[in-house]
Amino acid sequence: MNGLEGIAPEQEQLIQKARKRVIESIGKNMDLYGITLSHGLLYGLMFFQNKPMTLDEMGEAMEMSKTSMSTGIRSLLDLKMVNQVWEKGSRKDLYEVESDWYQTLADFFGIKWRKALEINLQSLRKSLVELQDLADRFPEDELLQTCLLTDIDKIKNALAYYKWFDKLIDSFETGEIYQFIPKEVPDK
Amino acid sequence: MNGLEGIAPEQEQLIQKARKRVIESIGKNMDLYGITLSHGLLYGLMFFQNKPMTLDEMGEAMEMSKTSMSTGIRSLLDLKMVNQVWEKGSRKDLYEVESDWYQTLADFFGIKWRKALEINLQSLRKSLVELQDLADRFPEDELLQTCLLTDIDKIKNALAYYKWFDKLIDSFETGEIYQFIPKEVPDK
DNA sequence: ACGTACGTACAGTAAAAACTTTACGATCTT
DNA sequence: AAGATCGTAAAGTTTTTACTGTACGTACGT
Repeated sequence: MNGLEGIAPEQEQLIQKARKRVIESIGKNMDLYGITLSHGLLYGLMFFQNKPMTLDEMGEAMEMSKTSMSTGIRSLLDLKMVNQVWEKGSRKDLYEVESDWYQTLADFFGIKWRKALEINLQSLRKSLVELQDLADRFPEDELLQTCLLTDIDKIKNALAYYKWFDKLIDSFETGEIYQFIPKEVPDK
Repeated sequence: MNGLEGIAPEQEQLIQKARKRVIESIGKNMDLYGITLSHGLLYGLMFFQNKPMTLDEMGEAMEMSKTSMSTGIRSLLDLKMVNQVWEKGSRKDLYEVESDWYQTLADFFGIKWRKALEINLQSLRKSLVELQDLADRFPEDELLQTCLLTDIDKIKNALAYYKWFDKLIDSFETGEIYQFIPKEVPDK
């Protein structure tokens, strides 16, 4: 079940070859999203599938265990790169790739980068308060003040950067970024 | 040598604690850049250092082998997150963090994401040509045409997305993005 | 209610990555 | 030129990650 049923074997092979090139290319580069190669290939496989897939179908196509498919799908779901869909009459879970890649990118930043950003912000703020506190307690200690100032300065710079970064991610989520760089229209 | 020489031990400890919190937070989240935890911690360490560091100093501070520092620095150099600096009279290599985080982010996209983008583009274009070629050779085969069209459509959509993404990265490298989202000014 | 099918938790294993030790070539000092 | 110092390549070890097979809880069909 690859959506090519009924095609002459010779032609099907050509299509498969063309697909495989894209699948492997995309799959390999998905490490940028923190996705392993095999899960990236799974994504690539599903990308060319025109129907939602079940875990069993994936396992057969990937020649891997169903368990692996389960974990792979889960990490793809976490990033909203695939969606679960429902079809009446099917007991099995069905999944398909999110076809809107702009949305996928926005989700990725919203999920992963925003979380990292918030964790870092929290640490930076807490440490900033502590250092400022220490500075306030020994206003006459020149050496201490100098040392503290450089640390505080770095933290403030980092905070400013993260504030900017936060706004950038916002623009992805709201879609304002597309006013700055409009979505491209596909050929023909 | 942590830039805190001469500070009262009690106060130094407080500063170290504040630094450590930030270092660990940043270090952990550097996996988004494809940097391992220990190399991320190395980056964090260097972030608070006010002087360029040698591999030996890093090894001592991190309690790790010099070889590890060497490889860590290399991956940070690849992403331009640290810079090599020269001081006359020193035989040892010296490194310091790139303090401009906006630049660091732009470099990251320019180096990693752009490369992935180009690889994918190449695969997509090649497969597109092959599929269009196949379509041209059997214009009367309805079933084949339908199948090919869906694949070709997907590829064209992907190409459009990557075209947009390319422009986005451009805007980081040229700095135009800051016209859309201005850099933030640090407090005080 | 019982049997069956499904997804996943869990434990074990195989593969990969991270880290250290050792060794070596290059460069500088004397 | 000999000796010392530096960075890293290479090999070996340890730790982590990826994957599989089994087992279990849940839900559905009869």
